[in-house]
Amino acid sequence: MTTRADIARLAGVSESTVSYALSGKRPISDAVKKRVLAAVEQAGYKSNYAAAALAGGSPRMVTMMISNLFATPASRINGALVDGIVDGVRAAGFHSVIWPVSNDDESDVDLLLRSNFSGGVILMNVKEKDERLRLLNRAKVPFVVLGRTKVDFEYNFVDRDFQSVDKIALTKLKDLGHENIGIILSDSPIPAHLKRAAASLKMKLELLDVPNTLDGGALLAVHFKKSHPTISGIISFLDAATIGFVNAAADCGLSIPREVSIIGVNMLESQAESAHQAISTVAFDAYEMAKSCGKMMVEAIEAGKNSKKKRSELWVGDFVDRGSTAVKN
Amino acid sequence: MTTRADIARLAGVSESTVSYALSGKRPISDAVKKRVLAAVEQAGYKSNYAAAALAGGSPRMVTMMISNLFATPASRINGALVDGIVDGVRAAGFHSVIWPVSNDDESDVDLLLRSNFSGGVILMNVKEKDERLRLLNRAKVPFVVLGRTKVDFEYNFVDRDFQSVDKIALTKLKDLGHENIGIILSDSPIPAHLKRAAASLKMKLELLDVPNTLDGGALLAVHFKKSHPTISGIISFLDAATIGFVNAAADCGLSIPREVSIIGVNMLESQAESAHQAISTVAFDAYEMAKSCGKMMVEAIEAGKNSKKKRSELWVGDFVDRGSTAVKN
DNA sequence: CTGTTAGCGCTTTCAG
DNA sequence: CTGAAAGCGCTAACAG
Repeated sequence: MTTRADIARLAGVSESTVSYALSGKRPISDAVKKRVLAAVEQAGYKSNYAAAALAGGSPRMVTMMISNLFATPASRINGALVDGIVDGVRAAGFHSVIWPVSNDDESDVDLLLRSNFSGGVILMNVKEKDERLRLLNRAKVPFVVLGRTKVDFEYNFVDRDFQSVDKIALTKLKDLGHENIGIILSDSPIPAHLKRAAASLKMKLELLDVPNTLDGGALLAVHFKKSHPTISGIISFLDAATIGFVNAAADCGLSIPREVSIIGVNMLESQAESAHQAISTVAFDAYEMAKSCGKMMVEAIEAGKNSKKKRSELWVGDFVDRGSTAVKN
Repeated sequence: MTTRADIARLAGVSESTVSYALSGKRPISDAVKKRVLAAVEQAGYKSNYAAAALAGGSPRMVTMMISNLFATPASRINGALVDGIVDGVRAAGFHSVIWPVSNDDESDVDLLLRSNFSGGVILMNVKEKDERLRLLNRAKVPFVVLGRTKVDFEYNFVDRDFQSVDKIALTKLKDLGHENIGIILSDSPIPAHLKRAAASLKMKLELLDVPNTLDGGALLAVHFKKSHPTISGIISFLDAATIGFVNAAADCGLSIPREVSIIGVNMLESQAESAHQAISTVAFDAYEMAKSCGKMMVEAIEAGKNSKKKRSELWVGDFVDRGSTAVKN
């Protein structure tokens, strides 16, 4: 095991100079720095993470907790999100790992907190009611949620601004002349803010409640023209169902987008793109959002106990037309 | 931050006693242990991972590197494997995390090694030619591969014993009276060891080369009776294609398993089970295998530089008949 | 710009 | 069975 003492000897400088040459936390002459780096290279020196963490106060490491990491074949973890976090966090000289959670019961969080090797945790895919938030908060570990959920205290988060996104979609359809809009959703009512927006735009919304599966969407397509003759625009919150709908449409004598224009508001850009050219989206850059989340995490760690103030960040997307929204005349 | 010094004071014992009471590495009277644990509870004490790692030699932590972690929608990471490793490693008092790798280029490994916060690494989903192995080996970080690949040095690994598995399947079919066997594979020839086994059992093998998709399998079913009239047993190395085949069989006037018995050798038990009752398997317990891999990892870390001897472990499965292999008469 | 030094919190001898 | 004390390798004052 080579330590920074060995490097110091090799380079003929003091130990702290080695540290500073490596961290850049104080000015070092180029000559010395070069000698140090050469010595590091020659000795194959690797910094000891544990020692740095111990001396430095808090470990320079963030942990991602992704719920349902391995649930069912196509787990919904998104590579872009993880990549973004990794990069955002790395930019600050931190590392990031994924904490493997099978069942997201409390013992997983508990173990993480008890082990205490992580400077902060990023919670992803939070559910409506997520006990982990409460635990994290009580343990006073810095944490950021990528997404949001309902709890009775303030916390750091980064999330899409769904309300604005929805409104953009609605407004776009209005501009194109559509007034009767179908809302593809699964097992839930039309969001209040959408209703409000529709009212003020004098548009009519109709709930299209289908299971979020290819078949669910396909089934909707079959009877669509008969059961919803007036609908000419659709805002969809579902990915699979929408793709199923679009795929089946032609066979059902339904022309997209000539007869119906669809805007997806809850799918990733890449998903819509690869899935079907007929789905426009209010796109946003998941990678960039996650990266910003990583940065926020590091800030929260470095702020430490000093500032208690919580931060939050909302991301709005831009409308992306793939030539698949038709004017209603 | 409460430290073990606080606990010592609270419990009225020395610092080392607290450590030993917690680790159990030396006998402590019940009375003292109780006092210590009570103090820990009361103060909400959490051990400092970094300090423990620093003082204890190597960090009690293993890192999983899963290549293609986020490749394409249905990433092939298997929950059972990760769960098994986590549990196997945890049993030894170690923790485990997943190192997020997007593109498995060298920089990912390099970063991991340079950061040096992990006592050992488990490589999963290794590819035919995997540079990471070489890097790990050169860096002298203890590592275990879950799977195998080709390199010019010895290393620790845990893997299925495919040859034995294949032979079990073949022998089973022989016992049932089948002599003409189809081998479902994608884009590759029949393995040599299978050919040899078949020869010694006086069985005939025929390659059924199809893409590993539901459609691929279905297509095979369509012409099956005409193009392969003599085949009465099948050994399949593919999952999706086999399921497609079985699903389509009835419609094609092919009765499974009355006319053809199928044994899957490359699918997880759960997969075959949920997919179709008509597929028998040579089953193996992925979870247990991975757990054993986790244990091996910890052993390797603890062995440290002492013993250089490599270990390896091969797992064989058992034949599982779901009442779906028919005797050929 | 560079060197000295006091810890960070824990594990582990070495002494009872 | 329990205590005292010496580090693990690094960071961050404090002193030039």
